[in-house]
Amino acid sequence: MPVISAQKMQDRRDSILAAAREAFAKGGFEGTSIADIARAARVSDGLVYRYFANKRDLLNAVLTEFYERTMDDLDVIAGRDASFEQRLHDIIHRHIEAFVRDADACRLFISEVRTAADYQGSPVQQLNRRYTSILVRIIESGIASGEVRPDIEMRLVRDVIFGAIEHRTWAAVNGRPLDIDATAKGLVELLRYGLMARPKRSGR
Amino acid sequence: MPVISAQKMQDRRDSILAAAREAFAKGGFEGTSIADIARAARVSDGLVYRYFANKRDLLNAVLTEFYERTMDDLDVIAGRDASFEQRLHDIIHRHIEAFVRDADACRLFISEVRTAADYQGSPVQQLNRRYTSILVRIIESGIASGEVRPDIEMRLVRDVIFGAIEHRTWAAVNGRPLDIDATAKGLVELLRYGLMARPKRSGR
Amino acid sequence: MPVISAQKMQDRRDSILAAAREAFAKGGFEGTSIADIARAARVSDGLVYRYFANKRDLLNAVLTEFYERTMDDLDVIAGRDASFEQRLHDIIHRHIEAFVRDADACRLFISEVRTAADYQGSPVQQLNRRYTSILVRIIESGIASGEVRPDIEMRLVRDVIFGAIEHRTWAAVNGRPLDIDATAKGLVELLRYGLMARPKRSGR
Amino acid sequence: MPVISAQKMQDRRDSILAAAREAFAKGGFEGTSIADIARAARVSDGLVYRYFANKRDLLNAVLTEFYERTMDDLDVIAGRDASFEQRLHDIIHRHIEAFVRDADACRLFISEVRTAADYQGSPVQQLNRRYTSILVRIIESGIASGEVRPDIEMRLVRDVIFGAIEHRTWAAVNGRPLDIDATAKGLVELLRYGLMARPKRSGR
DNA sequence: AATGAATGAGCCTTCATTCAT
DNA sequence: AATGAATGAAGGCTCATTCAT
Repeated sequence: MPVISAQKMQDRRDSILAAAREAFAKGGFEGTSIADIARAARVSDGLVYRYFANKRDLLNAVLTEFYERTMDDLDVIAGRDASFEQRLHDIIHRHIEAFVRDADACRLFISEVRTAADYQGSPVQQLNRRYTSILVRIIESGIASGEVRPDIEMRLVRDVIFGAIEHRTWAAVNGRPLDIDATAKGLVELLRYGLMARPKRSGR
Repeated sequence: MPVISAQKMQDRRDSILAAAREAFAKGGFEGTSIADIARAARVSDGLVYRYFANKRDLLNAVLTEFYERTMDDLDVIAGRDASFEQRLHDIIHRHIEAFVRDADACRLFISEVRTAADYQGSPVQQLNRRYTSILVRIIESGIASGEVRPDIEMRLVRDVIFGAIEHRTWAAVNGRPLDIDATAKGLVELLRYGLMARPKRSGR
Repeated sequence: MPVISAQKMQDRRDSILAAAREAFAKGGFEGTSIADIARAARVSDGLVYRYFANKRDLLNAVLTEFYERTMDDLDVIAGRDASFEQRLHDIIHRHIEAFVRDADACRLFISEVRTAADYQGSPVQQLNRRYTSILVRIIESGIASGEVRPDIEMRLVRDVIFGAIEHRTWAAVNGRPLDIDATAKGLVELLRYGLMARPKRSGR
Repeated sequence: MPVISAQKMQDRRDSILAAAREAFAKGGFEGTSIADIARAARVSDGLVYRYFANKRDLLNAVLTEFYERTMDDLDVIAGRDASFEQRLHDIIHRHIEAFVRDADACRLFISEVRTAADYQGSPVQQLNRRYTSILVRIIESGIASGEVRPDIEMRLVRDVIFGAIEHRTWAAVNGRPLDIDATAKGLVELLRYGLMARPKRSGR
């Protein structure tokens, strides 16, 4: 005989999580107090600790939720039966969308988590790795199908794409909106030649 | 009537700045106390406030110093009389070098400043803009010389390059060292075709 | 209309009391939370407050229960038809036993209650007084029978005996076990001459 | 060039220490907040931490100061050239005095420290051991001079004396004053026969 | 009757900043 | 000019107690 319904508990948790996401995004991890979050969630300070072990745990929950929410779509795209270039475009498009939609969580991840001393080997890094590995999978299948140069350096490509999107979106976050379609296309356009398999190359 | 010489004052300032750079880099902005910095600089807490208005100002000074130190070389490179591709390579190479050498300051910038609510329009953003504009200048001259597609989207290229380097270097910071030469070459290789001016393009 | 039987209520109360005794003994009063006790008693936090007014009240109940449990035996001993020395020995022996058996409650009493600002005049003090008065009664009967000096200072004797046992047992609590028989005998041996009625005393 | 004189710093430290002693004695360790102490010492909360590492450290300082203040006299007494009984009386007398004078510290020691889980092996226990060892030394010299039974159990005697004094004084703390002279004499009187070396003993 | 979610006061501790020395 | 003692405002977190369910 639970005192409140499971639904209500979930709602509470969600509202705290949402408040935390926004507050963290606005003020950073250190710059946000539990009191801030509690106030935004219209909840007492103490209650936050009934749902999350501590402030750090709350941050991790925010990021985990973000990754899980985003990852499903990406898996679908990667598995589609389409040309390499098409899938590359789609995944970039989807990734930008995610960044734009969840600009808060992205900013949070970039500024607070990846920086943390204990990021290496953390569960959040696992999620990030799984996230980026989807792109790697697409490139690998492009190599297999002969569409992509086999000597391409995978990690460089990964960093180019994610780094570019991060920078792009970042600027957009603080100002005029980003044209997702144009950006996705432009990025593919910029990279396709460099990725393409080609007969020979006259050294530079 | 300065009781200590201007030189001595400058030295004081420098040693505080250096201590701050290292301390911030190691512990982040919030994780570093003025007392930490003062101790490292072998100076009293109070004296820090004679040279810097407050903690935030000290952080800005650290980053300004970093930018200024790095910028000079870049200007030289951009002004060189060499092919577009050569200069693109050189500037990327130089930028990676800066990131690797001053990984601390870079990390600081990424995690603490760009995030700040007041980053937009801040002097630090001015510096960052000036920094990236050097790359833009090179591309523009490439367009002028016919080496680069005139319809290239400048900001996208900028974000691709800086974003990629940031990601690349970041990973390197926490692990195995980065091969600067290989990374610079790989990046140029990946982008050159996308940048190159070419007669026509068969739509995708 | 009691929805649960009186027996069941008593059981509930007892299990909470037992859980409290153990928890308090292990962690002290301040170091133990109601939640700890409730968990150990397999009961909800709120229910504790149906049986005890508050945390302090629960502590008092723990100590009251301890005193009542121990006191009966002592009354029996004090009433026995035996020599003064025999009864003195027996009551000391029994007291040490109680301390050893209920080391937890003793420690609790010593460290948490006697200290309390409101100890003077509290019900717990009444119990303690009744407890020690049993010893006083034995000594008085010793005086009456001529076995004990009539000018003995009662309270001093009381404090010597209880203080000694407390110290002895305390050390034993944190280390090697206490030899109850030897300690009881040793204590009687040490005190009997001082207590004994004797013809005269050559001033010191 | 210290900002304030060493004397003034010492005074500050002393006033915080004194405030802590009183506050702890009145309310116990857990029952006293740093804010309470700071207020009593007419000092800011933060300053307490400039003089003491943390709350526990402050408690230890209170007790250490008490022991050191008391110990010197005892050493002198133990070393005097007097009869065993005289020295026993003197040390008991002195010990009671200390308890009466520093009732606060004593109560504190009894209720908060000896109880602590980490008491065994702590510096405070060392002090306590040194304290009680003075009595042991006196007894040993009594044995050596033939004044005390050689088969006496040292630790029992120690616990009898200290336990008795503790109990005695405790009662006095919360009520009518204690007659130190009478108590010391009474205690010696009570124990002297049990301690005395004697030719033979008619078994009980 | 029983639960445990919710509250909110309170605690220890840190630290940017000020200012008497 | 330089020091570092002093301040006091937070902040993360715990927990006794209440009360809707």
